Amino acid sequence: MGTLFKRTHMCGTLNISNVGQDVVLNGWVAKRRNLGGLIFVDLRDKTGIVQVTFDDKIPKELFDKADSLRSEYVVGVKGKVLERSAKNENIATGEVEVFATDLVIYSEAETPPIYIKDDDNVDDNLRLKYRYLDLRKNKMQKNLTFRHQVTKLARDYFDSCGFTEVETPMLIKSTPEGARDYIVPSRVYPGSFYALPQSPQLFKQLLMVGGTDRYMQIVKCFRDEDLRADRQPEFTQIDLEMSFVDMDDVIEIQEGFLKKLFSELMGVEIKTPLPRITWDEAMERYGSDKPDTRFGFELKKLNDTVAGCEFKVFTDALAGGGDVRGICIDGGSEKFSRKDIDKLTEQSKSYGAKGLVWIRKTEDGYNSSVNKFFDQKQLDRIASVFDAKPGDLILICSDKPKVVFDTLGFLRREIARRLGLLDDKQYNLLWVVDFPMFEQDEETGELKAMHHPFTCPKLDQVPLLDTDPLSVKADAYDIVLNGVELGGGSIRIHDKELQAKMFEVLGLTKEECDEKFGFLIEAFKYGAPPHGGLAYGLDRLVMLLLGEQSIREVIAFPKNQNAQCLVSEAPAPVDKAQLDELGLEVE
RNA sequence: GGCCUGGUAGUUCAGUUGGUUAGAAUGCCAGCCUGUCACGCUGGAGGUCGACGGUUCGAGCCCGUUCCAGGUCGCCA
Repeated sequence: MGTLFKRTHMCGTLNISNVGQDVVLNGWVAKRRNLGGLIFVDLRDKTGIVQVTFDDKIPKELFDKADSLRSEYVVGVKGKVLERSAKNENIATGEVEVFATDLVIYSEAETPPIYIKDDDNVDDNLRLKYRYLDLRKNKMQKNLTFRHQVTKLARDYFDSCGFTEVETPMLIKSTPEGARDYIVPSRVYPGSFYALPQSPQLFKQLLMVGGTDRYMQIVKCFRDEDLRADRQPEFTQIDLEMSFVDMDDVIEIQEGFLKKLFSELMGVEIKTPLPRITWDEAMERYGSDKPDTRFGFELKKLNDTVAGCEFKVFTDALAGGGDVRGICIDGGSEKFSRKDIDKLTEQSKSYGAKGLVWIRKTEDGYNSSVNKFFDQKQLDRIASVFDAKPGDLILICSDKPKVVFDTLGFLRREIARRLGLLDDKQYNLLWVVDFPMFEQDEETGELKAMHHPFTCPKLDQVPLLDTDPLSVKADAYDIVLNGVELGGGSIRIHDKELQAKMFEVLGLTKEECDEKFGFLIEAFKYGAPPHGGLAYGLDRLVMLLLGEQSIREVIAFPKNQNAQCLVSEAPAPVDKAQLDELGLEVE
């Protein structure tokens, strides 16, 4: 006890050039292979694994100690690097081994409940409960290191562009628009609460009013909503805001960042300027505001083509203000059986679709689910919209526009996935611009801001705020990578009159505005620069670049699907005394 | 809250039409083994089949309820 072998090298870095050197290593026992008079120990640290060898020429006491080693013991080893007689091409250090001359056991370890292997397939809950073991995996350490490289590059790049990293508060006022807040009780003001920020939005705008000019922050944000593979209740943004800029300025700076990021960390040269597509076009062509452009199957509108047809499902949809749209899968007839289509139809129902119409173009005509309602000529017209060839499969959905877009947007992606068209080595970045300012709440019919209420509408469309607000587009933009929203932002309103107008259109009373955002409106009275910005979802960005399927793979201590931290067992009850002090009670 | 998938050894899984003592691999323990690297060989320990209830002579398997997990829709300005 108490002995510490001062480390000279990291395990994974040893190679043929170290041969002959005396080295000292510290790490975990990844594997022990005892051949009787010869013991091999794979020693692991964050850099990788190296083989340590003990033979019976060393003192018996030392050999016995080596024999007592078990998985995950923490040890120090002194020894000499030798070239191996039998090399292992599968590991980076496979040309060498360390012939041990001394060994210290820092910690023994119980048999771990999960394997420390990159390709294990263990239950997520176990991984999260024993996250400190999970993190020992080479892959997890690589992921954390890569994430560090991304944040370092971001800080360096934005620093070089004149940005200042500023910390904004974590205990702020609750503004329950949008996502649900995590709230924190105040001891000093019993019955009052802080909220944890969903984003530093208002504070970064205040920084612009405060003359910071260019702000960035790598910052935790909190949203008390249900989780997904790419959604955690606490997540990290690369948050940015700039003064005296328009949309092109913001985009240019970001493209510089993305170019550098892909070049230096992925070895991929991306062409800038990146493609831009309007929100309207994205919906029309891809049925999504975050289109994956790695494959085709673009949507086509069939409203005119099928107008006046005898198929009631279509005519009812059109009469109700809905759309009829479809996609065409090249050679899809062969690849998708009737059963496959039924399955796709079933999956489509969760997007609100009541059904799908399918049409197979054959050499001599059509085979379809609507043969009764359409004659050859009508089917020809539909097929010609898609330039369909024999062997192609057309899928059509009719409903409210949102349902049609959601369904077909899902189908394109799902079909591409099944056909293996999602090339994870291809990085299709694009900007989606000109988002609608508002959307209508399905249930209440009320307007709500699609982005947030500080987003600047297209200035030439401001008069429409009174007459046709749903048609108003905003100076808002998202950066999309392979069908995933990496980040989004907007030019903000800096004019207090326009901001007041925006709140009015959203149906907020003056009192509500003052209550919720009074400090921002107040600030705008004292000279606000034109400003705008953007925020990236860091977790998603890192996940995509690493090719991971879940952001949990790039977060050291993520929550499970029920928002629990399985390591610390949060959330948990607190003492009555703590509650009393806060003036709170729990039944 | 809805839908889908799953829950059997420490771990990953198999388990036929409901039928004797629930299996495999791996891990673990012991012994043997000097060039292994998924070391090998021999032996051994290890199970509330998520829980509760029901049907049955008999339930891992069928039925009901429920809990848990993952995915997804809603939700996420």
